[in-house]
Amino acid sequence: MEKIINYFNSYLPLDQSEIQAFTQRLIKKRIKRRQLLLQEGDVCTHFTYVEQGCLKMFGVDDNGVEHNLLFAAENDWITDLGSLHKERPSRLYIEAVEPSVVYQISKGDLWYLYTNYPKFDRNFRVIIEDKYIELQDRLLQTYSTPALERYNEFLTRYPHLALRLPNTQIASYLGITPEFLSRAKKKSFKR
Amino acid sequence: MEKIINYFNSYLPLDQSEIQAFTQRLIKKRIKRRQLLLQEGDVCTHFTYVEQGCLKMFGVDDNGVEHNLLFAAENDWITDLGSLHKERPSRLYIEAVEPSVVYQISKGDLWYLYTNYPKFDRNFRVIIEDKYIELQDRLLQTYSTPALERYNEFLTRYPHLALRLPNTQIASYLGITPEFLSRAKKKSFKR
DNA sequence: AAATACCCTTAACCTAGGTTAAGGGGTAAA
DNA sequence: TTTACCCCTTAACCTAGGTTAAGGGTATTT
Repeated sequence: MEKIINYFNSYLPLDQSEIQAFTQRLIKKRIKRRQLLLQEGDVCTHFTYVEQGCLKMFGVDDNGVEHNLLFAAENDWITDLGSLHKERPSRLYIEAVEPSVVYQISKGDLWYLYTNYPKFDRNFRVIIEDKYIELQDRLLQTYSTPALERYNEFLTRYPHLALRLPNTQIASYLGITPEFLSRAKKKSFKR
Repeated sequence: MEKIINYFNSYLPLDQSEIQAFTQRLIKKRIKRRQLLLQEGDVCTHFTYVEQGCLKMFGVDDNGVEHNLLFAAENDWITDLGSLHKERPSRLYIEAVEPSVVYQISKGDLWYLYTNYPKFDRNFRVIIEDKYIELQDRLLQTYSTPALERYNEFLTRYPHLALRLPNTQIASYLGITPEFLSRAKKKSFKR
């Protein structure tokens, strides 16, 4: 529980009453490997903070192929914002890649915090802005950079993820197949 | 000027003092077609609201090819958030696709509003969350849906843009070449 | 009213990355 | 301790989309 409070210290730190209001509303969950926190068709009702472990969010296309949208490891957030906001059935899955410990806050409780403690509006504005920047960068890379280069960038940018994720998961995140990744890596160090 | 105030009515509407503080800090600009508001190497210093017209933001890859990251028409915002936040030189361009009228607010002024009127934190949190949802959706589509289908989706999702943008701009936004778009469209209605 | 710059289309040829199939090694579950 | 499931790799073949080049039509500019 301390970890999540500490986490906010890199934004506007919470005071005693905010900590109180916040932690009161958190639900702790232990999740097994491969356990789902959200699946297609469900409405996403919670914001999830990862204290320990690693989760992924992905969509499945018409051919049944999974496309990883993001990973969340320690000190990161994961949720289907679209489904949460509009209270509509999600088209995404959230699944634990490793056994994990997470804290969840419900939409209602988060809304309560937003209206009663403006600091949460501020902190989550900044958090989401950073995520937006990251995502836009990734989109540009997808359009402008060949796959292997994107893979190498991933390794240097997310070393904590690169070490613990199988290549098949990273490939999906990059929008390529594991077979192609394998081939491209081989070709590259042959030169 | 009324338009931008009205715009906030779909979020938390501004009260008199907020309107006052806000409008005081806006700079109106008339922009010619093809005029640049930001170019690679510059630090992005302003948030830009489009009252009239249409702008685009794009990056240029190592081969000199442009990749459109987004369009902003009436009642929309455009800025390089990454450059604005970290005050680092941008790798992006913002250019008017049509003669436009915009209102700009500087980073400093916006920060002032954020700290003195929490409602701006709230409203911009919601605005950016919606943008994040949109962007994530687009990324998933890029990975999971063939080009022509993405094009058709674009037409139905952004009719106000589809009508005024040349296909070459839309193709760039979708991550394909105009030549391929042309070919794909022809093949589709041949069936 | 020219001149220029875009924009769209077609077509031939090319390549990054996908698909299918198979084998082998590692690791979690029974 | 098996069994089963991943995960990684290789290779042959395939396809969505890129590249280059060229022509004609429309807008802007001058």
